[in-house]
Amino acid sequence: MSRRLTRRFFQRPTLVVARELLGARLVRVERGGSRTSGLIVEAEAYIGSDDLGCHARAGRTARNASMWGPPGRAYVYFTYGMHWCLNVVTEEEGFPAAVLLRALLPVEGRAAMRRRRGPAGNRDLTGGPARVCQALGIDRRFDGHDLCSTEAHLFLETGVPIPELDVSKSPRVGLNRVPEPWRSLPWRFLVRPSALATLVPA
DNA sequence: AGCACGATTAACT
DNA sequence: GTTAATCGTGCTC
Repeated sequence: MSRRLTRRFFQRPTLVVARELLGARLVRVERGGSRTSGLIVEAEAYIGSDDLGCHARAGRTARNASMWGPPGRAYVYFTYGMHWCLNVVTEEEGFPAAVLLRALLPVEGRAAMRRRRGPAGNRDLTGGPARVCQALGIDRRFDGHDLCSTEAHLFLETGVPIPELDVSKSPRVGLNRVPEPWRSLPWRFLVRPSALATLVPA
């Protein structure tokens, strides 16, 4: 059976959390109880004010305040004038760090995902951080949401363990104007495409 | 008050 | 491969 991921899970080094989130299940529960969920297959680490790729680089602001909060909460930000992206806050409270959830393998609620995704729903349901948020209906209301609360409507569960052989690492996406070494650090974690087929649920 | 830009996506050549 | 969409945010004046 699947278990909820606890605050202790997130209160660890961000690179460890990002790696171990691969294969975990992100769940959105609607009023009425219907579930939308998927297995995490891509995630990126953003670590501290010294990381020039991290939103925390310019210090604490209204927008990024959630990253300084307790681990296990959501940091949801708005970008490009139209997209929301979901992070899970990591490490100790007071240290700004988080894991960006970049892609899921849909498990429950595919119809609801397609509905929320609209006309483009048939193309790529949950590949990309903004698509993940659109498919699960995540927006600003979830910024600061405690993902570890028993009453949470958005949370994480154990899913399928991903062996090290099936994990690939690469530089983070979209940091085009970020200086080295930050731009090239291998802080993006992916489940290899060859392993995705074995994760497909019934 | 004004402005340049972004942890992206979809549509197009 | 290129580019428009679209606006909150943080910085400069």
